[in-house]
Amino acid sequence: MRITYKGDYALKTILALALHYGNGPFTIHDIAKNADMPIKFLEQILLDLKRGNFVESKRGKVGGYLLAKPPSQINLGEVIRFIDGPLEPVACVSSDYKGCKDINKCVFRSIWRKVADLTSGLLDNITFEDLVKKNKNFNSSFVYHI
Amino acid sequence: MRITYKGDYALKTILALALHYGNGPFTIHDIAKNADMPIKFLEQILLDLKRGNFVESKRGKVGGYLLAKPPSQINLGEVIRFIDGPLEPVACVSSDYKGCKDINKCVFRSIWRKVADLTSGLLDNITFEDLVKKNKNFNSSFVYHI
DNA sequence: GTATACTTTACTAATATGATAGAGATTATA
DNA sequence: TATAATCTCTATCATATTAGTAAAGTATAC
Repeated sequence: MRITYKGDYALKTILALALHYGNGPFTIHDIAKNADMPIKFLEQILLDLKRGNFVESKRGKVGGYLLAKPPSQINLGEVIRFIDGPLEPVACVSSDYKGCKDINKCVFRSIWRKVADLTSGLLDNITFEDLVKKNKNFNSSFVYHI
Repeated sequence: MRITYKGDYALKTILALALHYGNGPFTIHDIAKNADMPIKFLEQILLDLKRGNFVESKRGKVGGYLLAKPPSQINLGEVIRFIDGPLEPVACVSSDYKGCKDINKCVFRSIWRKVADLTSGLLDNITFEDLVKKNKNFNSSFVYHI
């Protein structure tokens, strides 16, 4: 797994919306200001996140974006997988992989499986509610850059 | 972290040399056959591994490659880092990173740090001696593909 | 009806990835 | 000493990914 800028922006976007949760729509412009993201790039990412059912949008004046579900129902792992792809470090770890002569004899595969499991175990168990709480300890609504 | 073909080939190359350890040089041609790697690509990888002091070479007839140290002295993490770069999923996790306004306020950074620590903890503690033993249980000297 | 805000599609520059090509240097041995 | 086997070095290339930019369109509150 590698976190790209797109993935990073997506996470920060959802965190921004989570911090704003319950207070109506938040515009692309405001989200972009929050973490210094290029607005036209962010537009695309928000459309992706909408297709992934992470966010909803409202058009027109007084429009903007909202989380499609409470922050407690969104975890880091699912967002990263949706935006940046599988958490596994290699393709052969996925259950439906067919590129190998005899996959069960490979001494590396079980290791990549273990790496993937450790990563998933961590990221799938951190919700944006957890991050909101953590962020409030920093006494700031500001989301920072990688 | 993402394992590229180059990284995968490098690991399989070192495993092939580890399985052959103590029996003199092993040619590029034989290494390539072992895991079905493109020979000209492998040449480059071997030169990299030589610069990284993982392998040594002997030129001319009866030449070939050998491990520069015993399999027990080479671990997976150091090879992957050398060939494919840092195990960290994002750049901001490295200790000398300066791209952030206030890195300590970022709720994500500590999470990426934890991902990196879990991965390192696993890969830095598996040596090629471990893999040789494991491979022998498969009753085969063949190294498979990702 | 107009300003505000999301939507869609197309395009682009830079870099990484996974190779391939070919000429050159070294060495054992016949 | 000729030569075959082997490593060494540099260049090139096709494709995909990444990180954007641009421009025209649609919906809605007021």
